[in-house]
Amino acid sequence: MTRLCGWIIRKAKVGKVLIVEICGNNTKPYVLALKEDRDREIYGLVSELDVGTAICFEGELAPEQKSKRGIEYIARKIEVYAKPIEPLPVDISGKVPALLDTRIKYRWLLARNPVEKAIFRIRAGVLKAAREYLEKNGFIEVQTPKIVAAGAEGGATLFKVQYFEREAYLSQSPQLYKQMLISSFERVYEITPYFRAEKFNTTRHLNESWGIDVEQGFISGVEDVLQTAENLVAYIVDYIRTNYKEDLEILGVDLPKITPPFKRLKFTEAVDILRSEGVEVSETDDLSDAAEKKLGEIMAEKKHDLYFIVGFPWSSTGFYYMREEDGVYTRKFDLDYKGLEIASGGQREHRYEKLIEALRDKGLKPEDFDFYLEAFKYGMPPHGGFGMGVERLIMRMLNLENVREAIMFVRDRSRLVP
RNA sequence: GCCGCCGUAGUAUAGCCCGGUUAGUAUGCGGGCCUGUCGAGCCCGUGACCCGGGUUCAAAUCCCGGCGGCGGCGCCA
Repeated sequence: MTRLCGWIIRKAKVGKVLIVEICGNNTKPYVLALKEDRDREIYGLVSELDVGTAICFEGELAPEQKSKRGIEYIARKIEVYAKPIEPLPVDISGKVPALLDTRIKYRWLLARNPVEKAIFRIRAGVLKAAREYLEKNGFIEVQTPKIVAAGAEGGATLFKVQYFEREAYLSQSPQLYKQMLISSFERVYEITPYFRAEKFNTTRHLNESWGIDVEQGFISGVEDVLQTAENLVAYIVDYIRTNYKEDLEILGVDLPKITPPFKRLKFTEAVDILRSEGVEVSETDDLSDAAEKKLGEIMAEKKHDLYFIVGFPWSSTGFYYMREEDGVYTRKFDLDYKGLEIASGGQREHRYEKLIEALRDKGLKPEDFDFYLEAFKYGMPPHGGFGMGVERLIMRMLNLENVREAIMFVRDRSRLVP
């Protein structure tokens, strides 16, 4: 006898049989096939219940498994916990499509549907796999502040918050903090939200998103970081492939195995490739989204779903990336998955004097970064790392059309509730 | 910040261009039928034109404003 709980997601009466599907945390629903003469009491009770009712039942696996959608049980006892006050505002069974806006509004409810739930089960699996891989490889999980004094990384626009009598910001990236920790930990990682105040309105941006942020010290070059990034992604994909087969099946996703090493494409090569395809690209700026997308198509033809773009020009990066001797290129890289940037990182400048120089070259005031620079005075080893966008990774793994589908509660240009 | 598209029952849509019947369909919901359905099926019922103003004999339809949504560019991960 097991006790199983969930919500009625579907009820069908066919002839003398009442078929009820109940879905809890599981992928496949529990199915009860009730007959009036056989299960009189339970049949009477359940036939009065609406879709949406929260119930538990005690029972055992049915000897006959006729359902194509779920696992059949013989129920001995039913406990009713809550009935819906009104019919559900969205179709949980997946029969009637809802617009993205409606789906986002009722995501927490829609997740009763195994298809919708699969995305979030897999999301949990992605983070679990990431932790597992990183722990196995000697990374220690850390937490850095989300309320910060300055943006530091430049670029992205920040959300202001009132911090008592001072002005503060929501952290756009743990970048500088995790680097500081390389003065006392060999390897760290953090699973963290990123807050970005840009007013974007695209299928691939969120104002609150999550990242897997990694930083490792004592590296011999950027190659060490590239390997961590590609092995991490490969581990995650493999983990999902083996542990979430049913969820992938329900989503209709064919997630191919990924084998490192990924192609390393030099930034200059990417520029050449794009130009030979007639795409206008600058040699000194980061690639535009359109160029990245086009490059993704070109790489897909060569069977590269995932590839690094390495050696970005100094003119396009943050001050903290290590510059090559030529002073023009850096050890910054992007990791692209089917034409979408899912991670970005590189080797950092760990030499104090060079960092001061870099700040000045970028037109920044070294004194504004005192708290950060301090960390580079007392034996900072060569190090590097990256930040990987969780929603973007999931979006690409599951072929979701909009990044908003990869997160339960969306924070974007117009959404602050739920 | 710029540009484009869209707002019709709980949900998803047709009708809008070219103003004029009872605003159609699917699904949901209520009811009936049905040999365990797999987005079951059949029958009956229920329920909607985002808000404000304007044009007109007449506005879901045309015009203006507002609010809301979707997407692209810029910027950004």
